Amino acid sequence: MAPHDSKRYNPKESEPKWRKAWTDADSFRAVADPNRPKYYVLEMFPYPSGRLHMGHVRNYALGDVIARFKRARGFSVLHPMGWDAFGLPAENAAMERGVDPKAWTYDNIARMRDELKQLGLSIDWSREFATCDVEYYGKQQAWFLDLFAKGLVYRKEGVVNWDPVDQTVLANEQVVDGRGWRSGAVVEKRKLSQWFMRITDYADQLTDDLAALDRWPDKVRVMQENWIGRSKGLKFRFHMAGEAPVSEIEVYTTRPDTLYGASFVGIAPDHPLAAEVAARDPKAAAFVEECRRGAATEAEIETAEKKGYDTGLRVKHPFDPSWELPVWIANFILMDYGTGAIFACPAHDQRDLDFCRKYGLSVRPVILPDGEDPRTFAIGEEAYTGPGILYNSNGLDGLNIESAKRQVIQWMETERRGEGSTVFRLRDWGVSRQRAWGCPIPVVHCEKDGVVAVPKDALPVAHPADIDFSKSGNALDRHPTWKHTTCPKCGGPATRETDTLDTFVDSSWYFARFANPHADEPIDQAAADYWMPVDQYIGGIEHAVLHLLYARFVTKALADDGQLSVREPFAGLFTQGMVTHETYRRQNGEWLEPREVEITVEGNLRRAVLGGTGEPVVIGDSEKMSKSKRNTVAPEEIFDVYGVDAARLFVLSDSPPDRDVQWTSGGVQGAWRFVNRVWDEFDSQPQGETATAEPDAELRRATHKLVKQVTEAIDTFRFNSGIARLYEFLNLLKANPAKGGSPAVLAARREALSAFARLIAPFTPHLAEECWVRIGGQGMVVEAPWPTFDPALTEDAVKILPVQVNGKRRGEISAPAGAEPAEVEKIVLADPDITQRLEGLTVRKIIVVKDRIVNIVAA
RNA sequence: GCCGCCGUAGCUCAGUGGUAGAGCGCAUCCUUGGUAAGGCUGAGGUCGGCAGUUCAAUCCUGCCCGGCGGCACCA
Repeated sequence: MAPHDSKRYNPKESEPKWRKAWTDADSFRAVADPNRPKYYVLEMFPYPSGRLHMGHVRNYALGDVIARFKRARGFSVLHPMGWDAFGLPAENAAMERGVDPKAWTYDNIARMRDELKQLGLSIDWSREFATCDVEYYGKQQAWFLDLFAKGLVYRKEGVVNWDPVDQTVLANEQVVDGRGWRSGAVVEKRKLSQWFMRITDYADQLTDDLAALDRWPDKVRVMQENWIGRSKGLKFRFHMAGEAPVSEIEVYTTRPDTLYGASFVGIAPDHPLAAEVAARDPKAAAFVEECRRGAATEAEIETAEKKGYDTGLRVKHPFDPSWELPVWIANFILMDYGTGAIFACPAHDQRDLDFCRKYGLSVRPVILPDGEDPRTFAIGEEAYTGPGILYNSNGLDGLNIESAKRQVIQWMETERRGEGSTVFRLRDWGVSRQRAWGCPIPVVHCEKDGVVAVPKDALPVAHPADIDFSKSGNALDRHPTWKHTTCPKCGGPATRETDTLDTFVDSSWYFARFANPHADEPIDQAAADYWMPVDQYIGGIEHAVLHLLYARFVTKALADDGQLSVREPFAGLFTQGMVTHETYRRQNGEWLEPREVEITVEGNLRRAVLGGTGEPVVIGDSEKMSKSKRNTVAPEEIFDVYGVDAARLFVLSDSPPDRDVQWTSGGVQGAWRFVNRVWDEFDSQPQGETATAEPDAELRRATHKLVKQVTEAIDTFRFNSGIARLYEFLNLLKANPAKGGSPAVLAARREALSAFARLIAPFTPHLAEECWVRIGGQGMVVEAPWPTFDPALTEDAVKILPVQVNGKRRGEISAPAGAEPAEVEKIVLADPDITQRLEGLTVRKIIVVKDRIVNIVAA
């Protein structure tokens, strides 16, 4: 009998020891072995802020569970790590503290690498790179020039989103509710020359291919679909009636069926025709100017009241040249969607109706809802947008909406007045950033030759070493010598492009670079053919229409350029929830850190006071951990007290991975207690004995059931359920202790503990190794195969069947597994408890569901 | 307004057309040489509401209520 003479489990000793053992054994090196199935696990790589937070712990622990699990199941696993290292924080630090952004960034990387390594992740660190490595962004410049040569990259002057705080341009996706996604500043409109990537060329594919991404959350697919915003409709021309500066106006509509309900034609304030009208009509000019001023920001456009100006111009209705429609300039029409001009059908479009009611324009319904009388159906203040039958529409009368659409489009095409057309909400991706700490755009501007690509053999275009960050604005542009160069074409004087690339460009191909991070070409095709696509990608939902859309686009563009074989980068996507914590505020509203607060519990009531003073503290909702609300918990402090495994276990155990997890000190203590109880069970098992008895059948069955459940839970991303099963099983082990256990129990425990050590390895890898050694396992757990189960043993030999009388539970019986209904009926009717219940009743029917339940219908 | 997700013990969440579960918290007791610890036992649930399908609904269907998220003058 093992005396309780050993020490408690000591993570401080154990955890670093095993991390060193894994490193020494090079356990996590990814090897492209053609004889084994591959599995590529990737978490969205971090920005090197220099500090690990709980969100990182959860993100990387989730990926590590998958990586370790797949490795144990015989896959050749790639699980790399890198740094999304360009971006503004480094420049801001340079401006505020006079440090060099490069040095600042690499310092942060060094610090964060140490912290990440402490997590015990099964990462192949030999593939690590940072996007600010010249080696990486030089290759990015190479493929950028390839796309430039193919016309997928271009420069144009246009109205762009300007972030006044970050002093740079933002892409549409990076403007949220009219504010910059990083800075939160209200975005302004500016006219600038900018570099764009032609993502709209791929709008159809980006939409169509979503359907095949069946291991992506529906939510993300819906968000991308909405963002791309494909709509099918008709573009056609209205001919002008009478004197006009133009002969026709082209409009776009998704409702060609409602053409007989048209009230007016509307054009955007910045439509070329509006400018022509304004040139001769001072009132029109004033209106256009008012629209322009009023619409300085995205947020204002959305809330603005509908306003219009009647130009006095008239167009002919395409179906009836004698029917004239007025042409209005309207502030709610967007120049950069469709053709910047519409026809309005107020009866069946709410915006048009609001406008027509305001200006007293006619409203003529042309779609009759089912069951309505055409003589009495009328439009009030609400447009009718539902299904129905055409009326008031001459030759279209009686058709349904779809047939009417088809017929009108066909007529327009035959008459050469218009054509069926697909329009997207998606805009080309603006990639210019007026910042120095980013990937330089590898072109020069020559007075003679214009924009000229830097020759490939002159890449990389690297940053100068001495950038002056003491003033705001683009430090690269201000540098005294860097931008002055010669034209590669004519040899004359030229200046370098001083805009750099959006950091989302950096992150839109890094996953492919990991296949071989030191290849001469941007992407090593042979290596990428083996590893790509990423089988499981893990990250936050906040990138649903940013990073994830850009990465899909770049993958397709590089595939079309012959640099990649896959057309989708991420076969599986998982979006994990956030780590939240309760918030605490003093009476004066000041936020308090969790450690400053003392919580007392009386019954089910929790109270908080400020430590030391006893001042009452308001306990607020659990919210995402943030510096501003001071509700953060530092991972290293948790590691120090409870160990890494307990921290990993807690963030994995308390919620399904796609939901938020609420960090509590009680929760992490619970995880810590589990770690200790697990160790106790292993520690109490006698060492060095061989099994002398047939293993206890019940414990054996429970073990096999556990292996099945945990395996399935990991396969389906229900890690918390898997861990719940492990908790339950530990209770069962406690009920079958080694101390004083029969030879049968000891023998069954042997099998149970061997499986258990391997089952906990993805969650608490260090503890698993320690346990494995304790029971005399071969080598290390990281090298051990995943436990298997015998399906026959996952079922109980004797089933307890609940017995219902008229649907209510009245007792239970035991029956052999698989017992036939007739046999079960006999057992039921022989049971005194049941027969007593049935006294005075006539049994009408007995329903036996094999191995599950019996229901007696009686009256 | 449209689309989606969620609602199960005090809290955070599993779960299933057929016996309602885990962790934490709470209560009682034991241990006081694992001790800023360990253990035993227990209480606590109209499974958001109403209706329907069914022998049987927490689970399926419909409607409603509440919470969260995304989209939203996109013609």
